[in-house]
Amino acid sequence: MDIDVARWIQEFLLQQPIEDRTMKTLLDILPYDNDDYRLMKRILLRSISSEISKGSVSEKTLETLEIIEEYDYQRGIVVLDSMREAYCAVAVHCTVMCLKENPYDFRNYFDAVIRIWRYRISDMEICERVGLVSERLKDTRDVIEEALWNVDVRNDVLTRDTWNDALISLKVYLADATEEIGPSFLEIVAKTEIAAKTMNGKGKEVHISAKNLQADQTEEREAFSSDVPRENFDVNIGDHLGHKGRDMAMDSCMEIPRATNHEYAIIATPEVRKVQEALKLSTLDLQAVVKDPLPDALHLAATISASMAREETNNSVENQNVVDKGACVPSVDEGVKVVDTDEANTRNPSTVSRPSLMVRNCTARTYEWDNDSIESSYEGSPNRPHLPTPRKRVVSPLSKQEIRKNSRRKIKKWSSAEEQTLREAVKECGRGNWKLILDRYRETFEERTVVDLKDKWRNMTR
DNA sequence: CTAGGGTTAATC
DNA sequence: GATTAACCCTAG
Repeated sequence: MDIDVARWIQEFLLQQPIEDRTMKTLLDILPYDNDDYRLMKRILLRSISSEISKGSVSEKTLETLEIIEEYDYQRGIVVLDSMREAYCAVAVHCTVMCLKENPYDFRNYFDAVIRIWRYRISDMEICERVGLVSERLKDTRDVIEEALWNVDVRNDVLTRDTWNDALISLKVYLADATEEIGPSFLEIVAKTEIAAKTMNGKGKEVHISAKNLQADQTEEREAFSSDVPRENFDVNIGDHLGHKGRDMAMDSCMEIPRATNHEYAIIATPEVRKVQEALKLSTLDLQAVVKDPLPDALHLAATISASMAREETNNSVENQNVVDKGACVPSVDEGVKVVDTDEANTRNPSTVSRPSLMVRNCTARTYEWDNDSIESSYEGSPNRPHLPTPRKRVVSPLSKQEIRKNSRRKIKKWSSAEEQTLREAVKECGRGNWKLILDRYRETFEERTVVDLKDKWRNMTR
């Protein structure tokens, strides 16, 4: 399949409310451009989104933000204020969490201060990677460190709802970042089609202004042809995508916010016609080789969504049971009182519209993402991204498999708090229910896997 | 997802 | 080098 067509599909999928494992499968079957920073950023943003939908704010989130900042730096994108705020809030939470877990034993807190504020953040300053280092972050560092020896400051820190602060900041950043990165190529195509149908009645050739694409979709345009003059860019996009691609983009467009005011125009050039042909062929190749999984995935999502809406309307009390069974994890959005609506729960299932691309689907079983990240999930196949290391701090470009071949996770000793929690958890949940234990005590077993829990128990009972 | 064997790295 | 804890791999 043509790498650009694959990328369009991947970008589109990343904005769909698709269950994470399904998402991984869908993305895995598509080829990948190793140098596609925009797509990588979309994956990382989705990773954060998935994390916060599970209520998880960890040092992994911190690292993801750093990676995004690296890529933004590479692309000359200025760090957003909301990103600095989010980074600061997450750093605070990751540190204070250790204090809250054990307010009378500062060892974990001290370790976290050293690890996060001395090594991670101070190292960024030393390396002159100051994109995320704000004055507020420096001031906060003083407070966090003062809490080590000043009881009043410590008590003040302990009263803060750092988890909620971090979640809200992350949500604000995600909204900003999503706006910055702009809609996917297929969304633009779909909007164009709709605009054309609205204006001309029958969807004749659409005129797209290169100005708009220059602003938001530079890389998409480059995908067509780097030889094409940027101001003379003419594509009959509908033809390139074929009916399936066009319909797909059309569907996605239904729920896309109409906020953007793009102007479109099309001008024909021989180069573009050549590319048109190439795209047609690659689309036909795709259709011949694989059954498009998207319609099924979307249909399934809609079915589950309708089913959930029915259930919740009929019996709101049962909702919690459903959550426990993992059929639908409640959105953290509600927990942090950020804009959300239960409209979907009350509407008639027969008229359920497709969920917004930007709103997390309650049917997405995000809790199943092991190792807590879409990022890690997406790394599993050999054709996953191999992005170059941008600056001093290494952002591993290797897939998980490759990482395992070459290295191991850094050994992290089990803290006494972790051991104690594990003992109590085994008493409570029973030996062998490692997944349940991990889910229940995710805060304590921050960077542990179910296998780690199992191995630790084995060691403790030897 | 879990269990169990294997490997690696830290410590003595 | 032996021991051990932490981590990895894989069959079922």
